[in-house]
Amino acid sequence: MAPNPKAGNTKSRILDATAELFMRYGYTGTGLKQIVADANAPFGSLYHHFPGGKQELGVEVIHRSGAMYLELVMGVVDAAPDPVSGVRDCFSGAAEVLRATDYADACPIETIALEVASSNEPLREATAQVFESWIVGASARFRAAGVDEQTGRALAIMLITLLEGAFVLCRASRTTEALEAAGETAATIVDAALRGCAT
Amino acid sequence: MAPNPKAGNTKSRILDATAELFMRYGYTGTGLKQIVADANAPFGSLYHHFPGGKQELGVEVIHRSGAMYLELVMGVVDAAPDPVSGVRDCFSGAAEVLRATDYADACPIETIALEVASSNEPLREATAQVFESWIVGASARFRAAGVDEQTGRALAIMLITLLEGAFVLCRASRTTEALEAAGETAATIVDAALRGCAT
DNA sequence: GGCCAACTAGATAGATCGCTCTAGCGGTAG
DNA sequence: CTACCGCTAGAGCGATCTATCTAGTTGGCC
Repeated sequence: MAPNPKAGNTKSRILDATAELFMRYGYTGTGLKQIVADANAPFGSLYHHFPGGKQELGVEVIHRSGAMYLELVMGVVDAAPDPVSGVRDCFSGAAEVLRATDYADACPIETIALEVASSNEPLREATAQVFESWIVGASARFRAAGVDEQTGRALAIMLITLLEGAFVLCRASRTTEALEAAGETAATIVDAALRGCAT
Repeated sequence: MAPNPKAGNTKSRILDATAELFMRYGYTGTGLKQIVADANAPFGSLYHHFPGGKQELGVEVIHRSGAMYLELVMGVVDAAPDPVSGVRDCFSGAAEVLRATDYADACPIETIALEVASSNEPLREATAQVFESWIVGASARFRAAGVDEQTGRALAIMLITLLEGAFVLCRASRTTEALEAAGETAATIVDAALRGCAT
């Protein structure tokens, strides 16, 4: 199946390096030269694995990072004793990561989403698909907890909105004040929704 | 005082064009050539008015756009009969603008803030100052309405967080779903804070 | 061994980037 | 009128960007 045992190694190194660079410097702010340098990959390999160039690489990174981030967050939620503290853990965990990485590692696709929203339709579509998958994933959990469909979806959107919005303020100010406030609000509205359906 | 009656005209045209381009395509995504083209200004004028180049222009645009946006939002709030409906008007107004501009005109500095947070310290500082001025401006209003200092600041941060977060989702998805949900949540938490202090 | 496909490796093209430079225009002052 | 100054005007610089192109290497299969 794998003609070359090293096959896929270079490709995934490129994807990893690209994901990190995009998260920190954005799509237009990241050069292909820098990507192959960080990935320890030759320039030619990039266009071998991604014939569509930077845009194809971008689409793949968006989907991959989006899926990984969803998995990460769901893991945190599942590890918590209840949904409310699970949500709280997500926000405090995000704050911790932010502090530990000098306020660089926040949402892997937020910066790209804003950059390409009005300039690159394929990439915009990819970011929209990722956000929608997060909304669907989160609202499925709420539905399982007894929240009705509409409320669950609105709740999921609010959590993502709070997280993304807080990331902007935190990265700009180099504090975690907004994430802490957002975590409180998130816990409050989730608690209210769960109590509302438990009646 | 003004040796040339046209003085300042070109400069403000450059600033206006830059503000719009930065809002839509970001800092790195906007070229100086495109700026002077959109501003109908000669290239030389750009470096005459902004000797510091793109970075100096960026700092000035961030502060200018930040102040204008604060004024705009405060105007909407002041026109409303009460704080809660004022907040609601802000979110629905933002949604309307977004739809009218093909999901291009959202927050004038959000995209820049994320782009430069880890790559350009002077610009990052400028975005942080703007956000802080918004927080201070909004919390002053809440303080005037009887909310205590700490609650007012947290409330202001949450409103900005909700607005910025919703902008990300709305521009990516080309819908105003997130802004509508965020507007509801914003109205709810403002109402709760006002009721809390009115007791 | 010989062969093919997958992959690595990097030089290089063509366009665009931010930025610098000099020349010229128009109004004011002496 | 001449001298000066704020500003306009755009050609052009070196650097960097994305993308292409050719050559070399590797490993499995007949």
